[in-house]
Amino acid sequence: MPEEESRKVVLDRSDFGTWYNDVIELANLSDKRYPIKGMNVWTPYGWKIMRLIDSAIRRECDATGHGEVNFPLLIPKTEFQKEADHIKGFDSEVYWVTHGGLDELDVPLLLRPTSETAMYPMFSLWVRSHNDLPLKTYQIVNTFRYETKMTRSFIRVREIHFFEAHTCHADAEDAERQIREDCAIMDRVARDLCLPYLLVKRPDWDKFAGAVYTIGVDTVMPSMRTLQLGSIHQYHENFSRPYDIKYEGADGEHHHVHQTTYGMSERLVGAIVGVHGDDKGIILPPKVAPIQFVIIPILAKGKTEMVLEEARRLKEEVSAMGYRVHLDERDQRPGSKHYDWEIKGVPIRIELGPRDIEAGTLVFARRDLSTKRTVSRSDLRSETRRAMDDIEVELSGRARSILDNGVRFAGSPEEYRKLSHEGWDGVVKANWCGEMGCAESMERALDRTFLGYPLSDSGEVETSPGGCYECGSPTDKIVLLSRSY
RNA sequence: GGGGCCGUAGGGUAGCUUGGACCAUCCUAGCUGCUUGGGGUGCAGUUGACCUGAGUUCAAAUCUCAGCGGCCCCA
Repeated sequence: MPEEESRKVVLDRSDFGTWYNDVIELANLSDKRYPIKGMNVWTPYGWKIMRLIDSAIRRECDATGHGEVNFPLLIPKTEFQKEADHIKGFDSEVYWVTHGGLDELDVPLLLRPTSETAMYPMFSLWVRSHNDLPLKTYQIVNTFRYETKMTRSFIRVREIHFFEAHTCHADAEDAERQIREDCAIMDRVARDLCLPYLLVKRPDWDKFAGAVYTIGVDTVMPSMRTLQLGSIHQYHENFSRPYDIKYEGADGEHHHVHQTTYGMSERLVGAIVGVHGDDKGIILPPKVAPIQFVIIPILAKGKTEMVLEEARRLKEEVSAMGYRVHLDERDQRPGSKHYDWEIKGVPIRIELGPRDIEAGTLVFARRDLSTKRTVSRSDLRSETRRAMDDIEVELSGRARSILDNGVRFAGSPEEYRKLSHEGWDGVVKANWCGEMGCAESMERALDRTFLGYPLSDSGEVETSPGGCYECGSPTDKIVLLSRSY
């Protein structure tokens, strides 16, 4: 029988939706059997990945002078209602707390869908003078949104593990500087996750409730649908006016602060799973892998203790180099363990058996390439570091080609039809004249929605002369349309 | 926003139309023991379920209603 047919677990990435659900269950990242829709249980392995991502975010925020805070989960209805657009945007998806014990509350409380309305009444107390600015804060907490659509682990959930940075600035210019800093933070975090992304300025009708503008950070999944990894919002004085956040300037006058926010969530885990995985399971970027090296001892009769002792020594050595390493001492066949750790995406498997001990070697198996290499025990230090670096390069490269292939320019319906005939089904880049009628026609014809205006690396809105996809009028506006999660 | 399908052990299935006992069944799951060990070792034994609530009935996995949950399609 061919080896493939004896495989016990069958994962098929060509059916991405099913693959995604299966692999999360098999790798044991999250248990979706909790009896509330969209509220899944983080298992130790999945939660560790999330925490490693959080650590990377914390590191960046702390390094850029943000202070970590922690605000209450409950928000009084009266505070929530102060910014009109904001309520409109979230009204249909908040959870309400209406009772305390048996008594109905005078003022209903809501579970934060995001924390603007919890934080800003306090900011108004905290900010008095220009010396208090900029005020840069962030928190990593859970938020709640009553999703009515179908939920999907990490991607669309009702209880969201959420990072949110909130800042206050003296003027628009300093707030703009903050937006650029946010983009730089995004870039460093994404690098650790080996995830390329697009910066996309959202169209006005799709910006965050209460924002002046919103920059979406989107990546492209293998299904060619986009997944939003983060958002960066410029508020100007939209919130500081209703929440009365003012400072006394050097000029002796009172001014409203300018504000920005920046958010990311557990979707980062969804992106890692989706973008890097293969038919054998998930593949974790080394920086966020709970286990970076797994050691599989090959136990032969009579040599069990000898091999185990050597394996434990090896574990100590790798651990002393600062890596997260696990020695799998379970009483199972080696092959069975190999499959296990492959599903869970451990970057490097080290096999150690009697033959290796005799020869002073180790076997390094790479999860991303499915290759094995015999390395000299004396080169352990350089080999481990090299393995980690090489895997990052490989994963980033692959993810980059998914993204590059997933975004194509179509100047006209004819050009789109050609792409479509080739079986391509990704993010369409096109010229648009700016007329709403054309936007609606384009969305209908392409069966995609406006993602927004792509930004260059320097943060400028991309332009390119051409004719509107729909009406042909000359324009230099460029837009992206996608199916998104 | 609208429509449809579905919920039986860790996972997968049968049974439901036409209510009934006796044994549900399979597995890549769990547990015991022995065996084995460089890609899912083999054998034996064993564990474990009818989503929740109300109703109809002598009797409910099966029929009715509601809730919760899951999936799909259309806008």
